[in-house]
Amino acid sequence: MSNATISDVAKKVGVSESTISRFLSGFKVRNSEAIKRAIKELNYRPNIMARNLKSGKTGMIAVVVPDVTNPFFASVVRGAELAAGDDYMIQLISTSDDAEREASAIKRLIGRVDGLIYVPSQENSSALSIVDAGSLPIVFVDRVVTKAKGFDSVLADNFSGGQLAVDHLVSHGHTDIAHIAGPISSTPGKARADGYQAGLKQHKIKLRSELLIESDFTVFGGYQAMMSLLSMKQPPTAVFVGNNLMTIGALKALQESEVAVPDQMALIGFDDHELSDLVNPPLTVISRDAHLQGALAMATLLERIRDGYQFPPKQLKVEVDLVLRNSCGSTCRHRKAGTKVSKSILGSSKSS
Amino acid sequence: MSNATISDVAKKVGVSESTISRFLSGFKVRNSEAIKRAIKELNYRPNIMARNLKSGKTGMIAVVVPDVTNPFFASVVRGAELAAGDDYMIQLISTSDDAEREASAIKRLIGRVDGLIYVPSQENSSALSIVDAGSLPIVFVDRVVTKAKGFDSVLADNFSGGQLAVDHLVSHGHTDIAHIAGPISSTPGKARADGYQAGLKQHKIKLRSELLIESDFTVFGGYQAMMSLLSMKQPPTAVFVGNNLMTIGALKALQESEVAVPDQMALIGFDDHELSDLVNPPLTVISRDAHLQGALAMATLLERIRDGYQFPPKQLKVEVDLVLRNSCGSTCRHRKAGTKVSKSILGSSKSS
DNA sequence: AAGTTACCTGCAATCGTTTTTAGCGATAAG
DNA sequence: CTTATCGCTAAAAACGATTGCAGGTAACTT
Repeated sequence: MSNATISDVAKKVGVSESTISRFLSGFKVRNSEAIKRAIKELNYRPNIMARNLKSGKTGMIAVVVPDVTNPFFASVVRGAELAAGDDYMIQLISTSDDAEREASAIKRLIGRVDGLIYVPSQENSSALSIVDAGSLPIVFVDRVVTKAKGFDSVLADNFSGGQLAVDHLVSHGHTDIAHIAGPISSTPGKARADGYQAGLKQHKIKLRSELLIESDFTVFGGYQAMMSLLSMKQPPTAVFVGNNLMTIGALKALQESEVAVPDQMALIGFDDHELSDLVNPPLTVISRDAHLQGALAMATLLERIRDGYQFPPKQLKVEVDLVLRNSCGSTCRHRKAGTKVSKSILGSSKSS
Repeated sequence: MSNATISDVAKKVGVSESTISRFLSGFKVRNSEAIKRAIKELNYRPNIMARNLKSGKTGMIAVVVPDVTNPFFASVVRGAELAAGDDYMIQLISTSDDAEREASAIKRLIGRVDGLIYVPSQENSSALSIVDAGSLPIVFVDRVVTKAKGFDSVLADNFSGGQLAVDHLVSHGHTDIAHIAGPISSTPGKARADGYQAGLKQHKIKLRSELLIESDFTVFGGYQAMMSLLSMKQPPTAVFVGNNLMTIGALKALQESEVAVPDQMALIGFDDHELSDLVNPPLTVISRDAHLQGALAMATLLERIRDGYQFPPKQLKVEVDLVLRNSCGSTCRHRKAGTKVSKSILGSSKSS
């Protein structure tokens, strides 16, 4: 049996459809008891699609990430979901870093969602031109499409992260410090590399350009980069790796080459993980609150949906932490950096 | 400016709306060139909500998991997404293991999606009664709601997993083997514990009941359980831990207590992870293909949506692997177990 | 009792499509 | 010359809700 409609309910009670509709929207009506009963008996549920058509809203927010399997992105999604509360539901898209797939996905999203939280896989994504018309409120997370001015974004303080990493390594006496960077064309890849260079300069260490390797944010990329560092005539004594996946790759390379960490090579990664203090050796990393980034993105998106573009675009940055463990040698001081942002938006988020 | 409608296009070309509609659905039409032009000029996009209302379909599949932040669930989601292809988009819900939240979420899903892939947080979930009416095709993954007969499900061969784990530990000479289990009320919790007991029996080892600890699939639960094992008068020499999160907790407990793995305590976990061979020591685990589970779920769901319930419910099981590393001592033989299932459903899934 | 107010109701239009029906002109067949 | 067929088209009826408008009833006011 197909579902009951509002008209069935109306007929059963003996009133007009509009009365039922008003009852449902909380207005006061005369036969509310009878209506309640009829609704229950017929197991009536308002047809959401009809409602959406009439209202022009979908109650959906799309979250587009390269890969939900990457713990960082998973946390962003989770944070966004929590911040959405009961007002919006999440439509998830993993683009697999495939630009074409990404563009077509975004195209299909228009009209299907009320807003978009977007971690573009490439900063020169053509996907955006489709949406550029302004039909869809968008908040960028972690990376921004360079062409796209006038959108909100929530980034991490990647620059400070890079500085902090170098700073920490220097404090352990290192001067030959390498950086396995993400694509310099990407927002975080560039910012972290810039921070790295600024950190070196701050300590009056001259950059050996062969120690700044541009990689691709993947496990294999990190592996390759570390391998090439190890094969140098004058290899570095410390490495700052630009994201979580490349750090895994780098560690695999080190392990395979039987290079002891931190004794023969100090290592500092980017982005923390529940397992980071269980790996061998426990990993010192620059970390940031991914949940928070997701939640902030959702919050500004909802604001944007509510108020439109009467306010200028926001550029939020979340702070970055140095979490000390053993992959750089014995521990020393603890520092924070970056703009402070309230975390009150998140509910309790049983991480597990 | 609001969006152009089909009627605007019709007016511009000088034909009726139905002609445009037919053109869009691929029928042969006289002025197709003019229509194409008009569509482009007006930047017309069919209104999806209107289409959905008319067709009674949404093009959405909901995937409900306890927490997308858990790598296993993230992979399930990813697998499902890949298997959906371009036909359906994914609506994601993380329930935070909160039964109430879960019930209300599922309620809100009805009418919003064409089908549901469901990893219930509790097997006695009341959420299901809402949907039991049969309004929504559902495929269970990893866990099944006990009351719910007649639904499709995709599980792992957890029983064999438990057996395999014990088998492996025994082959290393262990006889005092503990199991940190998930909730026995849960499908995988029970099946793995059963497999564990069967494994013991098979090797004629009598079960010391205090070595079978029921925990809750969380990091902290695993931590507590391991702590209590360590504090026994006659502690086990080996432990089989029932899921990924509890394994992390158990490892933390061992590390904190300075118990050497595998020398003082052998350990085997459930579910693999990219970092598993980088932790100290590299972790021997029972693993399964989470992507595959998700993909199979999506495939059977789509089938169900297409063909209805004319075919009896499927109960799929994916095989389980023993992946050998060092947390049980030096390596030995490698075995597989479980029903073989084709993996061809998945596209290439650049795991990263 | 008449006028005012307040409150609730039904009617009908609307949201933007798809789909059914009937029709139209041209060609082919009888 | 009539009729059937073909290929397309316009008009209108859905799909299931929301909402502006006008009207009707009851309750107050004076």
